[in-house]
Amino acid sequence: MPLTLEDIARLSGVSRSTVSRVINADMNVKHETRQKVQQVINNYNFQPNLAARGLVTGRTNVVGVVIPASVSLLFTDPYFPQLLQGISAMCTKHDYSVMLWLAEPEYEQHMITRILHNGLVDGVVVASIRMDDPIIQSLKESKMPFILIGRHPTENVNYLDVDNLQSGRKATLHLLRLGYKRIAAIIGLQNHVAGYDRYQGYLKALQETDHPLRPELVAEGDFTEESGYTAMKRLLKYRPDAVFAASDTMAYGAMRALREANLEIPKDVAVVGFDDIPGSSKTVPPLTTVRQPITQMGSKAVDVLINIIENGTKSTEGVIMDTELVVRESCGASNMD
Amino acid sequence: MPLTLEDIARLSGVSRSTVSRVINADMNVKHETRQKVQQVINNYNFQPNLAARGLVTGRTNVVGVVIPASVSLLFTDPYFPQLLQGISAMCTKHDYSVMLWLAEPEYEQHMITRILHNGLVDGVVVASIRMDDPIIQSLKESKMPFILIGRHPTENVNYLDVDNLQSGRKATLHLLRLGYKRIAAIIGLQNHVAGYDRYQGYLKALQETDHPLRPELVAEGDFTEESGYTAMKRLLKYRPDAVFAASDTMAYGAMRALREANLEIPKDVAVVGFDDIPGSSKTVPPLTTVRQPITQMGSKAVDVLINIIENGTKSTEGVIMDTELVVRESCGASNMD
DNA sequence: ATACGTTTTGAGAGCGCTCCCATAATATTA
DNA sequence: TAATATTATGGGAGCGCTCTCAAAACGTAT
Repeated sequence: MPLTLEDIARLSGVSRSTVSRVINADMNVKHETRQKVQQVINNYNFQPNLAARGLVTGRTNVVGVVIPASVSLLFTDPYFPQLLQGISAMCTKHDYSVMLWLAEPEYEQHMITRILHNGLVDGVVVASIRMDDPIIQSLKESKMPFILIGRHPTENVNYLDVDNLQSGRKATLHLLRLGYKRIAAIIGLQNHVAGYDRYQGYLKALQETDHPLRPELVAEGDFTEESGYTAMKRLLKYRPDAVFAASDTMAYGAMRALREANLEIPKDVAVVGFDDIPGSSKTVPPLTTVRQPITQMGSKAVDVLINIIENGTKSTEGVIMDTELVVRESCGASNMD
Repeated sequence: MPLTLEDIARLSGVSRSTVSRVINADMNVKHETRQKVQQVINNYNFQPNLAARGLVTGRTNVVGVVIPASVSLLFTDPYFPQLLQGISAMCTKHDYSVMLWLAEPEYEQHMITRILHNGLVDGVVVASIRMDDPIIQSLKESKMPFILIGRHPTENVNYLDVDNLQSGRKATLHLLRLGYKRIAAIIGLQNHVAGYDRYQGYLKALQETDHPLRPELVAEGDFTEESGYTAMKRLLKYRPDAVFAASDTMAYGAMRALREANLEIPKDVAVVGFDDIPGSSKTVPPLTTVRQPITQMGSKAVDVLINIIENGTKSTEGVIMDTELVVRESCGASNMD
């Protein structure tokens, strides 16, 4: 039903090859011919069949985005939508399309195999994986270009991340400088690099300032609001005067627990989060947090990936993006540098 | 680099055709032969090239998902991620992949043309569009199977929706029965069908119970938290004793405004929302709201779409899914039917 | 007018698969 | 055993495109 190159060729009185040249902006076409052909293409709203093109070029102009299922629970976290927005925008800009896979754990391996071998995508962006995720190995073994969002401890892997350790340290130091003494931490999953690194940053800050680590002031969550709430409840009996949460969503949960315990933020307990998702400027009180350039990370990842795909660029290895401590009211300091 | 049918054929001592039969589960293959071939396929992790297959079959096993840009601001609303999750799950189940387009307004028309003509997808799910969105027309003119999430006033369009009018009515009646007299409404964008219908439901409830419509108690938002906040501020001076918000996100904004005005929920002002997004059971107080089966809607939409694609099923027209009034504390009634 | 370079165009092959049809192998019946 | 029906397999064409290579058209200098 749809038109083919051959149809357009007939309609404009040239050969299939010439039409192909026009479509692919080949310069060896007489200006006049090009115009004539382009006219017909426009008239008929012609679009070349990408499957056919892909078959011969071996390229599809499609980027795969894999969000492992372990995380898709977290889909309630605005982090992923924002990331997706950045990814999508940059793809559109480069004339690529986005193929999305929310990998359910049971199907994950099977899905990966398919993605890698069925020629549907030119490259893959993998978001926020566990350290031990088998997908990395599969990806490395295949020749598929890929980039991870979130650093990975393996060698020879392209990734893009923020410096979670420094950022966690920065947030904790901020609380320390404000004079808080019993700073609790609601840490993220420790098999996630981000969760791990942020915790390390917390530890480093304590150590640098000669504060002892009090294990009872550390509770692990899984990045959900609920887990932040539960963690805070647990921490409460050890009377922290501040808490650093490894994600804004968990910070929200912590604030809820504090409110329920009739503790005032920041007077009784100060709170600092991580991410700066859209809601965080509107919590009561507004949340002090570490801002990650989430959307930009999505865009940048695609940028790097497409560069690898098109120019065969090797090992960008790690790209680290800057974070910023956004000081609002929940930490009890209306201004700091 | 990747293997082809021909390779597998050689490796297992049969012809290309037979391998194809094995892969496509054609029953005319001797059991023994099938096993032999399957073995080789498994060994080499072979996946047939989908572009090549698509070229000949005319089908890609890919479903497009279009989320118009006007809405992608709303991507901070968990509605879309949830929807996407439902869509993705059902696609995986049917062995389809998902191609995601977050349509930026400038590119929208251009993007649509491409989607429709370049043979990348077999069908399209369009989420939450404006009534006057030109995409509908383009879609109807093409032969591409598609389904809208959210009813559309046009004829001959497949869609899937909840009964927003009845649901809005139900929510408003609930407040009415609890004895509230000055029920305000924070309504959604009126060029969105959902926003429009929910408002009509509110109006109907008032009318049925012989309550006058007080125009000053109605304020329009755009489904964002911020707009709910602003709307509530505006409404406050007319002293409502309850408010029906056309989305939970706007209800959150309204609650924030109420809190700032030192009004107690539900004692001073009761609040009812719409959507029942994950956070709504954890607001303070927990939000009474109309639950939409968001994830299921995504799944169902894909189900219907694939049915159209594969069986050429005509006009399902509208599929309406049930909503449920979830009574929590923000309306001042801990129990109602 | 002839020869040469340069730009512009067309024809053919082939990407990896499915599908149709013909042939080969096997089973069934006379 | 021959004839027929049935099942299993192979070969060829072709999906719509790109890419290489050869031919045509044009320009310019001899």
